[in-house]
Amino acid sequence: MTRETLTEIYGLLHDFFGPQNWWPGETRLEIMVGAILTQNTNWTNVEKAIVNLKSAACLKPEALRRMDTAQLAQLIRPAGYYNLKAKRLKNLVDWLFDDYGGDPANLESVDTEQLRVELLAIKGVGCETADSILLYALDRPVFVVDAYTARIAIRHGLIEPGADYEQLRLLFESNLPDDVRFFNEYHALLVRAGKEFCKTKARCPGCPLEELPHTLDFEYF
DNA sequence: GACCAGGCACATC
DNA sequence: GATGTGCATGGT
Repeated sequence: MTRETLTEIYGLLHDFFGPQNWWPGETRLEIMVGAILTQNTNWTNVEKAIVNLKSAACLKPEALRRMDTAQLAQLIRPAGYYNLKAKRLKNLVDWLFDDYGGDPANLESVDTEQLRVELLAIKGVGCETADSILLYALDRPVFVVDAYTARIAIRHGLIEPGADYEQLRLLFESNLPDDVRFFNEYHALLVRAGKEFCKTKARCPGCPLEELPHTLDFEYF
């Protein structure tokens, strides 16, 4: 049942919204940087910060490595939490240089589980950021869970309220084909649907998922 | 002017 | 282990 419902949800969202073409970003590094910058922040603000980094020719490992944290913070200011995120970006870049010669290409040969452990050990990289990097920057078949994913899975009876990150990730990974392109599109569609429809209201009129069986009709978050 | 956005670490109980 | 709080800009 779960498997069928997950597949049905994908179909409904894909028919309604069309392909989302995530993740915007020209290089692996840009996607990794974006994953940090978008923490609890609207993507339009992240784009401004990325434009600033590119304009300053600073969206490169060596440049990020050299730059001092205060200077980096000013460039990423539009993304919010800029002092915090500047440190987090430095932590990420330090790891890249300390363990992989500063070249994201060197991550390609590393086992996915090992990479996940290493990413999570970086201060400022939590589950969602680590998995976003694995899926979108490094093409690993990892399902990214975010606040919308949780809301939608709970609202449609796929998991109990209070489920943690790992439970949600396994819900999707164990019931869907192990496919990078599919995971990429599915997560993007969940975020799109969440933004437009999945508010903390009893019903979400217009949402393509509204008429699914098991849809909760009370406020629970 | 309130509220939200593609989280995370840390303090406190 | 659960819950609360700081971090901050820009759009609605």
